[in-house]
Amino acid sequence: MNKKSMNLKEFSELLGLSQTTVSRALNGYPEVRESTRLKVLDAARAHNYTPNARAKRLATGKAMTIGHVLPVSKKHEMVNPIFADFIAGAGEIYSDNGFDLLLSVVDDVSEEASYRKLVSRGAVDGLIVHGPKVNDSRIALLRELGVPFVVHGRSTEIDTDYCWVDVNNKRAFQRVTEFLLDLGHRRIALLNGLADMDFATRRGAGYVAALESRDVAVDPALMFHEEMTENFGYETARRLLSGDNAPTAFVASSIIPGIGIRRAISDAGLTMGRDVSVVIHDDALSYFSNDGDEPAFTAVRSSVRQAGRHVAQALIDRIATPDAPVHQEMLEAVLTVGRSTGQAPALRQVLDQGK
Amino acid sequence: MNKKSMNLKEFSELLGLSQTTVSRALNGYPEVRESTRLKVLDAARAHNYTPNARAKRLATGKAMTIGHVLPVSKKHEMVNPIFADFIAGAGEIYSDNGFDLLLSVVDDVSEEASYRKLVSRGAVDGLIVHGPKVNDSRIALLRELGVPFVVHGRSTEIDTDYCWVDVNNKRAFQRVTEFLLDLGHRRIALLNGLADMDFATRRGAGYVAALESRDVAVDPALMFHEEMTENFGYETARRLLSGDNAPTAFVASSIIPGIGIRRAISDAGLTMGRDVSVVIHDDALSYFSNDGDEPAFTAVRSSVRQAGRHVAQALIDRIATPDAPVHQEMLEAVLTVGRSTGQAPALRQVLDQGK
DNA sequence: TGCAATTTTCAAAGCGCTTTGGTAAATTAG
DNA sequence: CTAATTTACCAAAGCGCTTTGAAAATTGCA
Repeated sequence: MNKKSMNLKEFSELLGLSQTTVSRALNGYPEVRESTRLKVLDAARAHNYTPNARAKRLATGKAMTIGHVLPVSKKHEMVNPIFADFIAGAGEIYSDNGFDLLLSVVDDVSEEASYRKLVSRGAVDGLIVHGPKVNDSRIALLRELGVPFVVHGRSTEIDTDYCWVDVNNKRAFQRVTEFLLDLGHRRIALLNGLADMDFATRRGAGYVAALESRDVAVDPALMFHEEMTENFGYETARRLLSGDNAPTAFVASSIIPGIGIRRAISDAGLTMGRDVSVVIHDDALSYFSNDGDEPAFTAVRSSVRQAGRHVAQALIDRIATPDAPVHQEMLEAVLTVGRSTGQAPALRQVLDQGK
Repeated sequence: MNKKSMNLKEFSELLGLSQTTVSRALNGYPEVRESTRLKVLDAARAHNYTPNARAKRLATGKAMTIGHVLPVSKKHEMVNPIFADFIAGAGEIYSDNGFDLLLSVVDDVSEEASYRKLVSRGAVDGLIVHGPKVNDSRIALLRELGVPFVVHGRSTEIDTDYCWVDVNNKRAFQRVTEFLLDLGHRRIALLNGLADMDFATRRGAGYVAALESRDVAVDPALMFHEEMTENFGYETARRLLSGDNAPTAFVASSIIPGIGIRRAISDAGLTMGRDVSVVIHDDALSYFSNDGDEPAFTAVRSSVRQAGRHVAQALIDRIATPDAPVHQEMLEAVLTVGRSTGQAPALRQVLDQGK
């Protein structure tokens, strides 16, 4: 059954050529006649010969592997919901370039140790940093280890001299907040990601900047930082909507809490888009499409899968030419108006009276 | 910066020992004095020596790597939503056992080629089969290739002589359907996964078995097979609820279409759990927790992360002892009653009149 | 035709580990 | 106190590739 596969020695003897020539033929080196190369390639196909990856990696000194570390909080048992789509995008690029993707699932407290080990074992040629925190220590670590890496996102204060691909989070959240202000909303709740996440900081800054530019007071009681679950959206919105001085609009950092907010709104007997407005950041998760002529949610959208592709390509380029200038790329999110937003009730009242 | 790491030769010279002894000390072989072993281990820590994984793999002939193939449909750009949680579970086990996880993202049409290549390159010691279809050809392929593998799920007709870990899908769906029947529902819609998926077949069979055991006619117009998105749930429920002879209950194959159904119900001005009942299969996705004293949805729950752990362990065991009897494990889903179900309106009316 | 330049092929030396088949030292037995 | 084990270590031979340096075959040009 398990027909032990042929090795280069056997295969080249079969062809009556040396191992050198066969190896060169397979790897596209010029020192081999075109007719010989074709003969080799045909024979490889016919006899189902594939060079052994383990031997190849040792001989070349390259792992042809990119590492992704997926930290899983033992307490929350939470895994980043955008992870699957991001990795689907990155994986496409790896496949196209002959790289493997090594995924290391680790308890979040031993994340740094995991990076260290991957590098010192020589298991990877490069690493992706997911979900950077404010002043993330992994950046210094990886620089010290001297391994190529690209950050998906940025880390405040130190956004120079390392590669990153990020969405313009501040601008995106400033825009959606202004959009709500233009509709007459004044009490706008922000359901943000965990406070130590870099993206959450930038989004918060965009939200605050928008309010301040219109002289609307920033109310800390309307700003929330939590893991972006559906329940977070639901519980927070339920509480706010049933209290005094309820917000008329919500800004959510992901469609997932957005769905929870929607549930709370309808539980309260209200209508989203009329009584309460909601905007979200839409990562274009594949199973929650928020598109079409009139999407369910007004959103700033930026495909996380596309980000995955860009990050992967940037890393592959960096591995090829480690001395090239660092790749820093800012993606802009697109603001799309859906059915979840409308004029603030107070404004509508005023306008109606004016008739 | 990139202090090229030490190799065994240098490290053993530094210790004044042979490479053999150092290697044996590190790998826990008995032919080395305990005091020597400690010396070696200490020195390894002090000088930050880690054996090179590439060399180790070549020397041992083992990849110490498990392959997961993630097919991504180029048309739908869809990635299985349970994938992230499953892999988080499996990855825990791999980490604990010194295995790496190789994730191969491929266009769904070239999935088989991807398995072949991983095996013939010797990149993996074993493979996980995700999302088996009815009569899935990958099982025969992997058996032919002679590589250890475990299927997450099963494939109809051929559920003997290969390793699998599955949820008792038929029983779960039979139970929830009976549960709805007990509440007086007679028109029950089924929002199932794609028709060629094995799990969908089994769930459909459970649903049908329940109806037949109560002599309720099976209406094909109430059975749907699609990719399990939120929109699938929304559009299907919207259409059904606005038509004649609308169902009074829905069974959904995942919480995601369940959320869409909930949205359609509230859009229609109805109340879930009173006017329309909904039950779901709950994979316990980390960002959609459906737990607590009274979960939002009545559900049959089976943690996909737990399944990932079991599948991974089964594969590791199989790699260690390939001739052991095949591991076949059936997980049972737990039925938990939440707020999304209640008596069928018709039954309630009858009972109310009887008062 | 002859000799240098070029193209094509080859033998052998790594890559950094593990593992086999020893040997010297330490221990036990007689 | 010597012989027979056992223990603790070592030198060297792989693992299956790539790549270097050299040789053989082919080509170019006078």
